[in-house]
Amino acid sequence: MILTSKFYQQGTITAARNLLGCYLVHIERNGKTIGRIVETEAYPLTDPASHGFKGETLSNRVLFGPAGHAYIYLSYGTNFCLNVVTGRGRTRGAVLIRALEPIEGISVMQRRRGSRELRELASGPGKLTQALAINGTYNALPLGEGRLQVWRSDSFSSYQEVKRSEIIHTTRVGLTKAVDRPLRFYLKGNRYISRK
DNA sequence: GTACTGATTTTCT
DNA sequence: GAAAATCAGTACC
Repeated sequence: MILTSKFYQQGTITAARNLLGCYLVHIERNGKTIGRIVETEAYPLTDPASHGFKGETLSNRVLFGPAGHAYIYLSYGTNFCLNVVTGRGRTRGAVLIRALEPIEGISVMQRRRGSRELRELASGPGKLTQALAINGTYNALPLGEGRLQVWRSDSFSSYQEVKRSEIIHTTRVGLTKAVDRPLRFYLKGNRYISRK
């Protein structure tokens, strides 16, 4: 089943955990590219590292809109990063999708990434947007029945329920603020995470 | 295999 | 003018 706004309205940190094992699907002209989410990070609005921490501006306004929409920003002038707006009230924030295990459309991803190595296709927030061809024009797009979807489903042969004991939580990657908060989540032992 | 560095551009000060 | 939720390339072990 496709995740709906009900799912995204749960607290940001819980949503970051529960997105692990779900499938990110990009519907494209000639098919689909699909990856299984294996790494996420939570950015509650109340966190100094959140882009919305200092309040609403033109560039971050999606973070203050409905849960379940995509928030996309350009990192270091070179890489698009995909977030999902989550939570409500005091739990509002966004979840950064940091890494995918390639599932479908692998040859397309290989061409876009200029690599045949499966581990090089989507093992990082900038890599996965390149592999799935997601860019700034997707900012504010509602996830759901449209071009971008997230599934939690046994219709995928690789699907398995993620147990709490199989999730590692650590500090987030690459930050200069709030570096000590353990808000990064990834699947234990997975080959496709961005780093150990 | 790990460690370090430059690229690149948007955003806010 | 500086900072930034990254990546690819290079150097070295």
